[in-house]
Amino acid sequence: MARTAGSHAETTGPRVREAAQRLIARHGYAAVSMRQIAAEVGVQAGALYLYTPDKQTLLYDLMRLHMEELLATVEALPPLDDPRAALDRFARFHIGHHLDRPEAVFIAYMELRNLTPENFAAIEALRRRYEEGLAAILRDGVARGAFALPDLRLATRAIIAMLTGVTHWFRDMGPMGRDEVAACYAEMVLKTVAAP
Amino acid sequence: MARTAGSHAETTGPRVREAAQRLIARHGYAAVSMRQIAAEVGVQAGALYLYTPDKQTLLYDLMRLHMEELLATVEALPPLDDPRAALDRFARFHIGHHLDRPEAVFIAYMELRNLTPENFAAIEALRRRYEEGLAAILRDGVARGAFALPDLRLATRAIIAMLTGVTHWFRDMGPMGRDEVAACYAEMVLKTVAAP
DNA sequence: AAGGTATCTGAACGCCGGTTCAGTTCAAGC
DNA sequence: GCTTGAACTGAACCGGCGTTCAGATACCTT
Repeated sequence: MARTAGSHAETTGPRVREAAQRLIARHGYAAVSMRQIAAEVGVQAGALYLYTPDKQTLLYDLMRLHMEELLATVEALPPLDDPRAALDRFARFHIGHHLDRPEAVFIAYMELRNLTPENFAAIEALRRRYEEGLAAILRDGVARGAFALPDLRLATRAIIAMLTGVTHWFRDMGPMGRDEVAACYAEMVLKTVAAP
Repeated sequence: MARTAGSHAETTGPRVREAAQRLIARHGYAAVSMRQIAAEVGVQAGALYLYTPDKQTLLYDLMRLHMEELLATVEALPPLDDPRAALDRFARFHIGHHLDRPEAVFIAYMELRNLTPENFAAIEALRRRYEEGLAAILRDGVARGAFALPDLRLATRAIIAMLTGVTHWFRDMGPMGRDEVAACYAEMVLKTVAAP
């Protein structure tokens, strides 16, 4: 056998990435084989190499696309003058965006160590750029007296860790809805950095 | 060749666990082979099976021992009446304890999905018991008017996520010392749940 | 000194890993 | 309808995987 009926690169390519994302999020990069990904797509393992040069690049592309989408979305938001409003929106955006993409988020936070040093550096740079967006909000808030915090860098990381933590336990069908959860987190974040 | 000079179960056993902890923390459970662990100990792969029935149990034991030590330590702390003092101490304890054991902490948070369902349930139960310790502090603080928070369970998880996040970036030799970092976090945590 | 046991080696087992490639089939353009 | 190239198969390559076990050696007891 060879080429199968109804096969197209435009559909198979994305399906490879989707299958890889689903499997890697569930079992981890090292525990997932190219043959498993291929089986999920309904294809032999060799065919995957029409869509990725190797397994490592497949992982890297998943993480890069996720980070690029995250940055593009957050940087497209219209600026807000009030620091409190900006922080509130950031918290709600972060939670909403992450809850919409649990698999990509999981991979982005768990598979960093499986990247080659060069790929790691590239992802890390994107991550820092996102972090800097929050840091700018906090810095502005401190300068204008709305916020008070012991250390800017530390507060930035603490808030992101707190917000991202929601993806570890949130499940639809739970007692709280997404917006309700986001509102609670936004309230706590604002208190965390509020000026006395 | 066979038994090597100076070999003792009391020294090799712990060395196996230490090597496994170091390697798994660095590369991940699925990416580390029994032969790599054996090489780190200075032994052939077969010898590991004198100290663990299989690779899965080796991982499980690492996580169980870590959680048991964490629980034993936190539950041995003398009670504090003031909710604010209790929360402050919890935050500092959590950060200090976790910064002392970066490898065990990393494994405990990253390798949950590589546990068998039974082992996962056991670890999850220990984790919930730890979480409940913090929840009790918050609940008491709310009842006595010291704290105000939108949702107890959510606040508990948010605080633990925030505090544990420190292990992802903290490095000795950085600009801040451990106690300084712990103090900053404690201050932020207290503000997060403070009554208005 | 001798015997017994604890400790480890080294080789083997069967299986699965990522990756390559010659060959086969489908689909689209002329 | 024919040709051409894109899409895929199936088998192979070489290496590593977790695990087992018979045999060899070191240590401890007496």
